[in-house]
Amino acid sequence: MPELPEVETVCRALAPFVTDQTFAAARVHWARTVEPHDPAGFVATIPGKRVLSVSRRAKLIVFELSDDLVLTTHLRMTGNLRFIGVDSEPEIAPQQHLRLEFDFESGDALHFYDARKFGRVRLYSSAEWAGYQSTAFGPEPLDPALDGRTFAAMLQSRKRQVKPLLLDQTFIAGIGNIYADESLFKARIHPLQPASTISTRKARELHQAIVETLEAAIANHGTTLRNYRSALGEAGENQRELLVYGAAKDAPCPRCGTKLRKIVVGQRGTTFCPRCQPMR
DNA sequence: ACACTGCCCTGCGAGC
DNA sequence: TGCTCGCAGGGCAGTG
Repeated sequence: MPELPEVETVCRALAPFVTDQTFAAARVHWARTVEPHDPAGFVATIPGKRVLSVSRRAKLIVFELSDDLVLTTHLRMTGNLRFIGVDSEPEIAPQQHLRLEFDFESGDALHFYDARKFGRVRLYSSAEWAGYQSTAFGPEPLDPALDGRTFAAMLQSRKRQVKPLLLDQTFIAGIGNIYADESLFKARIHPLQPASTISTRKARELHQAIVETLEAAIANHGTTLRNYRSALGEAGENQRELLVYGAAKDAPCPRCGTKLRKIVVGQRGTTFCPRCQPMR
């Protein structure tokens, strides 16, 4: 599923193609994709709006539009935002699950596909967006301002189990199930370890693991396990780097050979090594 | 502040 | 081969 590296990859692919383009029309094929907007109102707002920039915040793709508007896309589990050039071959577009489409005045198009219909596309005023994003999301893990010392202090001030905390977007933005498991494994921290009991040294190791894991995944254009594709339809390559996430049942730890354990944490499948990641 | 449940959804793989 | 069924899970609302 798309997490920070996948969303970043989509943004980077999309930006050169859609920046400075002006929307001509939008069509909604699944009303809940634009929830809580009324589809007719959403569609009526789009024509004439120009894309000023494309960026990422947490797991959201953020289109800054003219007239002080912001359009955001959350891919959730199976969303796929696809750029369809006016000259591209028809088969570049997936044949199924088209939920929302935008036309540009140039004849290019932007399609939103989503098999499971969890993805959401929303409009905000610039002011609304600024307020929302500052309360809904914690710091960006790759922001240089978030150093190891700051991260350690953040962790140690919370009593929750560390994995649910990493998945909490108000605590830190953009980490999902894959990169949480990978980072905890690299830092050798048990997913259920109460955050406040993690030493400063271990917290710094976790910060380092998160940064390295996310940066490597971005360099590999994201992890494609099943559905994820970039805005140009390309699969990522980071799946071959995964150490524990999605490991087969009874698979050995890649570090020590102990049988990996699979538990459920906060409704999510969690794979870890009981020997490398002991509860302290 | 935190834990827990249920909901939204459909494709896929396991099991029979 | 063809069927049923359980699982995958990010975010959110609701409850305790």
